[in-house]
Amino acid sequence: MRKRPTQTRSKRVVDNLLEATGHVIAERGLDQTTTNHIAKRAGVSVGSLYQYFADKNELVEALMVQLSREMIMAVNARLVDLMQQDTEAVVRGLLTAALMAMEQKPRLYLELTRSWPRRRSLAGMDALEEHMMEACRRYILRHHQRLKVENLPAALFVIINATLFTVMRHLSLDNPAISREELVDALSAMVAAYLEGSANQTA
Amino acid sequence: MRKRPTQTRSKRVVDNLLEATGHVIAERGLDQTTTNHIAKRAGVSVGSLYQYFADKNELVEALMVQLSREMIMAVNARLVDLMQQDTEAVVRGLLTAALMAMEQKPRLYLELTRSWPRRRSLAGMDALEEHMMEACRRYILRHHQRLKVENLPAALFVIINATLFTVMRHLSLDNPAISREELVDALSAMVAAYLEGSANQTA
Amino acid sequence: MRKRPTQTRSKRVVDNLLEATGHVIAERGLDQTTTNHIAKRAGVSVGSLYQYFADKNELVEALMVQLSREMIMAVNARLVDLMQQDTEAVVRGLLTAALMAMEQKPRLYLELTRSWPRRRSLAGMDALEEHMMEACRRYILRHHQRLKVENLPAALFVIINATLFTVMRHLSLDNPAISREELVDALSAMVAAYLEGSANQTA
Amino acid sequence: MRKRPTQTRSKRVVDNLLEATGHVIAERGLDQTTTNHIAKRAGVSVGSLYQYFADKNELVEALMVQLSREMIMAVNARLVDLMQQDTEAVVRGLLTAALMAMEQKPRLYLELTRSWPRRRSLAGMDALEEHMMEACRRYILRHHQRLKVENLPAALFVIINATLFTVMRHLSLDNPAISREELVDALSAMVAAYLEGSANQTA
DNA sequence: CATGAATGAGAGTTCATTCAT
DNA sequence: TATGAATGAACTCTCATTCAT
Repeated sequence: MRKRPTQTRSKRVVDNLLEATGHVIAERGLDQTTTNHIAKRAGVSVGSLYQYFADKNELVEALMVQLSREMIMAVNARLVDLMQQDTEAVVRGLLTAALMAMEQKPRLYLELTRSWPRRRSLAGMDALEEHMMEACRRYILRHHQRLKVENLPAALFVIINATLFTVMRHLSLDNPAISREELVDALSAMVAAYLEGSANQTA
Repeated sequence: MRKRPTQTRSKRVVDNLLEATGHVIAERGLDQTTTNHIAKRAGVSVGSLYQYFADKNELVEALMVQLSREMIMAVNARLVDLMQQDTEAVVRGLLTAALMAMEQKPRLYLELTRSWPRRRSLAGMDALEEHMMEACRRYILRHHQRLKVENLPAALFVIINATLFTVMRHLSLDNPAISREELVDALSAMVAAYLEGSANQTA
Repeated sequence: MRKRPTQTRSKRVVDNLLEATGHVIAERGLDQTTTNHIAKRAGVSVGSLYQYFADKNELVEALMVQLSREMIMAVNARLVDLMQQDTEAVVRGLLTAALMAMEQKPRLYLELTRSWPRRRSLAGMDALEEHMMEACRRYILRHHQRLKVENLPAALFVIINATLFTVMRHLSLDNPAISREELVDALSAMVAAYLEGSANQTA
Repeated sequence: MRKRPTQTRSKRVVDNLLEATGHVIAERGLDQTTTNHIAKRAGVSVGSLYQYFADKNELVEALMVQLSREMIMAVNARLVDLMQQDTEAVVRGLLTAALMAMEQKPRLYLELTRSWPRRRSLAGMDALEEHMMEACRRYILRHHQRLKVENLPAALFVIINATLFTVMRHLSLDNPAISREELVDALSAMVAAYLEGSANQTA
C-alpha cells in the first residue's frame, strides 16, 4: 500500500474501494473485474485508486487481508468458550464460526476461493491460517494429557489445511452432494478421531 | 477437440501441443500462458493449434484430462494390493502413488492446482476425484465390519477433498513446514483414525 | 483462371467448385464464405481449388460470369418476341425474365448483390450489362421513328443502370414496401415514358 | 456510441476519428480499413477509438450518419426554390446538389457506395433515402393536378432508387462512358417523362 | 490531491494460401 | 495431380496503468 490512510477522508476512500472491490468480484468474478469497474463502483476515479494501491493486485490483497481479519475476529469470539470443550466441539465451533462469517458474503468468498490458489500471495489468508493453527496448537498443548500428538507441526498442517480447503471446496460447488451440517459433522468427527484416536494408539 | 487424431502425424502434433502446454504452464503459470507461446514451444504455428483445439480452454482441458488419466492409472496400479491391507496402509499407498505421479512434473501440477478452482470445468479432475471416491467406497464397504461409517457420502467427500487438497497445498508451498513423508504420515493417520475410530465410537 | 478445363474430369471439378461456391455464399453470405468451406462443400481439397483458380477472388468472379451467362440466355430467349412489341412490354419482358432467373437462387443473388459494388471487378455482370445495353440499343434503333432519343449512350446508361440497380435493391430488402409486380410495373412505365415521351417532346 | 461527446476535447477526438475513418476508407477501401489504421491516422491510440465507439462497425455507421446529414442539408438548401419549378428542374436540382456534396469526397463516397449493400444496416443512408422520398412525395402531391401518379409508393421507390444508384454507379466507374452533365440530363429527362407522361396517359 | 481520457502492448482467433506427401 | 495439414500475418478488442489538466 502506498499510503497510510491516517486521515478521515483517505480512510473513507480506501474503505469504499475495498467494499467496491468485494462487490464487483462477487458480481462478476475476479477475472472479469477491472480496475475501472471498481473505481466506478466506489465512486472514485481510477487515478484515485492508484493513489492508494500500487496496482490491482495490491487492492485485491488488501481486501483479502480485511476479510481474513473479519474471519479471525469471528473465530476469536468463539475461542474462549471452546478452549474448555472436547475436540469435536472445538472443530465444530471453529468451522461453524468460519462458515457463518463466509455466508455473509457468499458470492465474494466463492469467487475468491475459486481464484485463490492461483494467486502467488495468499495475502491475509496466511494470517488466517496462521491464526487458526495457533489456536489449534494452544488447544492441543493445553490438553496434551488427553491428546498425544506425535508430530505436532504435521498434525497442525494437516488439520488446518484439510478443514479449510474442504470447506472451501464445498463452498465452491453448485450442487454439493452433502449439506453444510453433514460437512461440519464429518470434518469434526475426522479431526476429533485423529487427535483423540492418536492418544488411544499411543496408549 | 476438433479432430480425432487417428493418424500418426496428427497424433504427434497433438502430443507436442499437449506437452508444450504443460511445459509453458509450468514455466510461466497458466495466466501468462498464451496460445502463441504454446505453439512456438511445440514447434508448430498457432494455426495448427487451432486445427486441433477449438480454443485455448479446450487445449488446457485436454491436458488436464491426460494428466488425470495418468494419475488414475498410477493409482489403479497400486489398488489391487492395497485392498487387502489396513486403512493407514491404503491411504498411505494411494497418496504415495499420487504424489509420485505428480512429482514427475511438479511445477505443472503446482500451476494447474493454483488455477484449478477458478476453472468452471475441472475437466478430468472430476474423473480423478470420482475414481478415488469409488476406490474408497469399495474399500469401506468391503471392510464394513471393521469400519462403521455413519454417513458414507459425507465421509467420502471429506476424506477425498481433505487429502487431495492438503497434498496440493503442500505441493504449492515453496518452503513447506513439513516434509513429504510427514505429510503422508499425518494424512494416513488422520483418515485411519477417522474410519477406525468411528468404529470404536459406535462400539 | 489457371487452366482451361478441357478434360471431362477437370470440368467436373470446376463445376462442382462453382456450384459449391454458390451454395456456400447463399447459405453464409460472401463475407463468411471461406475457401475451405467451398472446397469441403465441393468434395475436393483446398489444394485442388487452387489448381483451378488462382485465388478466392477468381473463383467468385467465375461464378458471377456463369450467373451472368445464365441471365443473358434467359434474356435472349425472350428477346426475339419482344423486339416487335411496344416499349413497356419490352422492359416488362426483360425485367420479368431477369427476375425469374434470379428467383431460381434468390439467396445467392441477394448475397452477391449485397457485396457486389464492393468488388473492384464486376466480373460477368459487365457482360450482362453490356448485353442488355446492346439489346436496348438494337430495339431503339429499330424503332427510331417512334422513339427519338437525343443522347443514345446516356439514355442507355441510365435505363440499364436504373432498372438493374433498382431491381437489385428491391431484391436485397427484407420487407420491401412494394411488391415485385408493382416494381416491374413502375419501372416499365418509367422507361416507356422516357423513350416514348421523348418522342412526344421532340414531336 | 459509448459516450456523448459533450466536452470540447471529446468532441475533437470523435471528429478526428470520423475524419480519419473517412480518409482511410477513401484511401484503402472499407475492407482494408482497420481500427489501427484509423487510430493512427487520427493521431490517437486504438484504445481511445474504443472509448468512443463500441466497435469498428459503430464507427463506420457514425460516419455514414454524418455524411447523410451533410447530404440532407445540401439537398434541403435547394429544396425551397425547387418546389415551385417543373419536374425536370427539380430532379436536376436535387441530383446536382447531391453530386456536388459527394464530389467533395469522391473516393470516400465511392468506397462507401461499393460496400453499402453488404452492410446489414445502412445507417444514415436510410435517412437520406427517406428524406429524398419525402421531398418527392411532397412535390408530387403539391402538383397532383399536373402529375397523375397511379401507384405513389411504387413510383417513389423506383424514382429514388433509380436516380441514387445510377448516380452511385456512375461515381464508381473509373472511365464512365458519359459525362456528369449527360448523366444528370438523362436522369432528369427520364423522371420528368415518367411523372408527366403518366399524366398524359391517364388524360 | 483528484480526475478520467489516453495509452498501447498483447490477447485470442481467423483464413487465404502453400507445399510436402 | 490431389491432398489437407501447416502456415503466420493480420485482425478486433481489452484493460492495467499513466499523466496532463
